[in-house]
Amino acid sequence: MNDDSTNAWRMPSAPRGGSVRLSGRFWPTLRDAPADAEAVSHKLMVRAGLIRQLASGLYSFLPFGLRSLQRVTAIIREEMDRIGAQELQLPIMQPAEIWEATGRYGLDEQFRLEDRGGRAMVLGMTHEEIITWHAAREIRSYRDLPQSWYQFQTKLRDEPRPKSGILRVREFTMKDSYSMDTDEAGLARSYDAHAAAYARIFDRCGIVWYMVESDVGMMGGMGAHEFMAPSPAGEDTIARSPSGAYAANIELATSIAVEPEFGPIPDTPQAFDTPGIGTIEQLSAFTGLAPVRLCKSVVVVSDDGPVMALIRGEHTLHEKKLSHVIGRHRPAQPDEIRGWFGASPGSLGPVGVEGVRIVADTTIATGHYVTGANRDGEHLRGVVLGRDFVAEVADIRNVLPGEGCPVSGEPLDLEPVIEIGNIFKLGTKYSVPLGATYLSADGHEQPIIMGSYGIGPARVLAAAIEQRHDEAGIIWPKALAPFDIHMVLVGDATSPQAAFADQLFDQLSDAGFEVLLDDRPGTKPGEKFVEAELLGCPIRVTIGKRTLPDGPLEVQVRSGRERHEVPLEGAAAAIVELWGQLP
RNA sequence: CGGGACGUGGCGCAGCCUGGUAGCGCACCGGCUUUGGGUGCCGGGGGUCGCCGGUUCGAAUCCGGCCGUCCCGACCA
Repeated sequence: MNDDSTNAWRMPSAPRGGSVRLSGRFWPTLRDAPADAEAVSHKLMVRAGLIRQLASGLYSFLPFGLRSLQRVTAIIREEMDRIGAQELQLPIMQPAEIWEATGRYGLDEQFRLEDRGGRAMVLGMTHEEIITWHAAREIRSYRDLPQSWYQFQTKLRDEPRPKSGILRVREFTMKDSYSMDTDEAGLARSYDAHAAAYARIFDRCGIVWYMVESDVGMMGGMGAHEFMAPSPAGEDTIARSPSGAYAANIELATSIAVEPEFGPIPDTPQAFDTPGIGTIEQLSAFTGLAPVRLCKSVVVVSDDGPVMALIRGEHTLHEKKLSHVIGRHRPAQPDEIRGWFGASPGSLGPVGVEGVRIVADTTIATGHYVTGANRDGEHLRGVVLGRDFVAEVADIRNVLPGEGCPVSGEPLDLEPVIEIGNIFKLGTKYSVPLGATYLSADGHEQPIIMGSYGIGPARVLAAAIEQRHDEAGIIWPKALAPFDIHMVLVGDATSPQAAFADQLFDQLSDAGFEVLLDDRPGTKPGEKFVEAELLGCPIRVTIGKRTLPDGPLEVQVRSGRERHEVPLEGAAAAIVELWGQLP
């Protein structure tokens, strides 16, 4: 991104918290992280006095943490406004009947309650229903479109398992926006505008991110992308080619799998004894064939009965991909399997199976494989799809690292990531059931074509910390730090250096910086330094007895902890310049 | 929902196995000391040992139930 707001420092247009003298302020830091904190961002945010936990998945933002959160939201707001979206605010508590209209009432994650009159209410986990309800009442004509509306609002989700501090919580603020267009071309424009805004937002936040293809689920297949920040703490995985030609959530990633040397195809499957062989590893060792030459038969139970899924030996079954083919399903129990196939799970195969749906991975469609014979201790070699059995063919395998990129052929990398944003082409999923229609130019009533777009500001902070920290603490990107400059005063309030620090504090503040001046009396210098590094503001300035009367002034850049010495004369200007040079 | 672990002062932990009336470090308060990398010394305050019940003369400790929190997996519009 060449946006000058990324690198050059300038007075932000959004209001910010201003400079602060630390003495008397509320900033509780911790020497040790709580024992139940696991993720780096969780530990550091608690230790650095940014957040505190109230209960599982419920966190309070403390003053300094709130400052960073407000910096993220200010950036998001600027970029949403820039693409012409309008901010509004929708209720958190909502009548259940609106959710009944879209079939989303009663989801496991939904918090439900009743008002005193016994009316069923929900706490909003997202706001598609509500925005569409309003659109249905206010949008009448194609002349009213397109629209993009957004808000920052609390979402409540009864997560089965909150975790990793602020990364997976039950209550959080989301920036959610919704686009309304007359047709798919308009949706594509709104979608692209959001994608571009998101790129600017995450660039300005100074984090590493990818835009990846994501699963549309049952949304109608109109397209969706996720914005992912690479981090070991991430809960999602993406497959990505090194050049960036292709990037997709593992849930829908495809690959060019290895093509093995099959050798001559036998005329007919040949049975052979495999006593005690029940796993791919054992079968590979026993036959001397690599796992790519073997076929795994995995049995699941769908709503319509048992299904046999076939994948190659080196792969694992991707249950989400399979569910796109057969719908909801669960793993079969061993005794169920013996009842249907007459053999144990380790000896199953597709040949001779009748009355059971068979889904084969695309890799199985070529070549011939070793499969189970549906008799314990016996396998078949030379099994060919189409000749020896019939099956539906679909991509149902997990992508493996190193497999070919479907676009460029490069070896794919698999990377854990934190989802920080997503964009969805909803189409008419909500506008039809809620009756959100407009009258077209030729007088026909048409459903509004919608998109929805989310960002989790707190996740952006956590991702930044996951990506940028060292053993001493956080290394904030310039745009997200609670303060730009952290001044450490060594000396008491009556010392000459205190007077000098006051003067510099005012100069830097007047120059547009947000400055934290650590003027706490009776706090040891070492403690101030340690806490400054824990908090991680981009620049630290130390004023002590060494500073006066002739300088130099010590300025430390948090990233890399390199020290600069600047003359007292024109110190503020020198710091402004140093700031401009920081990435 | 399945598996695992933990719950003792604000934070980190010991004590539990082998029951006898609670301890350490940090933090906090007072004093002296120190003043450029969590200073040193002295003296203090603070804990129904998650909750309920049981066993026992006596329970932080043993037994049962419940609650809470974290981790792995499942789930995730």
